[in-house]
Amino acid sequence: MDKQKIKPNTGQLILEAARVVFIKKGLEGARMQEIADEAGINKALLHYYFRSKEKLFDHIFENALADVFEVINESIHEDGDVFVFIETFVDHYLTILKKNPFIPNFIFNEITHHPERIDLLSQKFKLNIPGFNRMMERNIAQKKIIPILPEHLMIDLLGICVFPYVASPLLENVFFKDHPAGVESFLYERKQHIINFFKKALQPKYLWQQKA
Amino acid sequence: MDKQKIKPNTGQLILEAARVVFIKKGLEGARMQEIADEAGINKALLHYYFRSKEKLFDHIFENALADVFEVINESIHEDGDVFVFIETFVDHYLTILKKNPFIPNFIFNEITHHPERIDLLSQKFKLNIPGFNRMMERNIAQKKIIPILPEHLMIDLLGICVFPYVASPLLENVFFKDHPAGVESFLYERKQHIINFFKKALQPKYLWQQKA
DNA sequence: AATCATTTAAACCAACTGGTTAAACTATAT
DNA sequence: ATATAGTTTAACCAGTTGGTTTAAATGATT
Repeated sequence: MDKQKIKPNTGQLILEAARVVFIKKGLEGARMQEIADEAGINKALLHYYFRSKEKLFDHIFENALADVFEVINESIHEDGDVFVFIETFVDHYLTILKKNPFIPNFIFNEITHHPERIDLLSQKFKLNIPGFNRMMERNIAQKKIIPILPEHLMIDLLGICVFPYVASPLLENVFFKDHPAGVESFLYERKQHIINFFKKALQPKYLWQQKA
Repeated sequence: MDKQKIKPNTGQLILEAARVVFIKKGLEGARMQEIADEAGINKALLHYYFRSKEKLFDHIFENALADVFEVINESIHEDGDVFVFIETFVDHYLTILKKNPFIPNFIFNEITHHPERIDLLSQKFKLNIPGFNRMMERNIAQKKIIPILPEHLMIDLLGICVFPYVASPLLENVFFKDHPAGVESFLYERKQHIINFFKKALQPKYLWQQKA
């Protein structure tokens, strides 16, 4: 029943603590003692569960990357509609970002600091780029959207969704210094803004040529 | 004449070396010995010029932030046209990003790792947000573009320009793994894509209602 | 020649870090 | 009851790091 509350899985407890600390401070900035404190245990037990800092870090990092990749892949349907893709992508991606605002920064940072990992990781986790490309080709051929390189659209989407979170400490101070409450409503509105923005930018010309 | 080549300004030499190392490894990851090596001097001399790692880091970081802010502010003209703003902003910003691809990641990372600095920094460096807002209001009132929150546009622009560089190690492996040359042509095309993309997204409706 | 700032070399230091060890305690299950 | 896995405490270790020190060399200035 409530055994989990009385005696929580220590391994899981450590992973969650490590997640918090690694994401806040990065690999070099994090301290094993701090992770132990965050987990409410001591250093010896920490090493009893995870032999080294690197092993622990790998767990956290790979999980973080897998989560992001999963959300992206889930919204790709080879035979689907572009606008449906955009809506589900933005919806799901902003949802996971709201829950884990610092994950992208964490990933980008560790990957630029330790690019050696990339090759190994890109074997383990794969984005369904071929499927995405085929969806784009078909939708463009069907004149549902104007011609555009699939890479551009994907990167536009990622950039526009992710940026407010990657730069959030700066944004809050630069844009919403005088009205700190504004940042919440801003992020709330943002989903609809992004969807509208992309719809209008991708809208084929014949649509409004026909209408008039 | 050529005294500078024979005896370069050591302080400047150190700052450039520190820039390289700090941007590559971050504050915690960088080693004073590595900076000394990069500058071709020894550690004692390094501390002779800059008393501590923190002082040295502050120099680098504040300069990096100032450069970015300067580019943004230069493209803001309170009484200018939105589309001119977009074009000059994208042009200038992509140019400085091409020269210093890792600066944004560096800034975002250090600011999330050490948020205490922000207050001090935001006093020193200010974006001309009021001017930008007024430009937006006027252009919207003149129906040059559809209504849009200025914050959204600014963040859209920043995100779309910056993302390919912040995520570059990942992008190269995910999108351009099979054709590594593609990343260059992609970044080359990208400027025009971004400008077209924003023009179309912001285009007021009456423009194409009139045309037909 | 003599003063002064710059630069090197090498040893040194205190603090911190990841990681280990050993002894003892606790709870649970057999 | 006894074995077992989980957990604590606290001391310990070796390596690294930022930073200092001292003495000697190298210039440039005057």
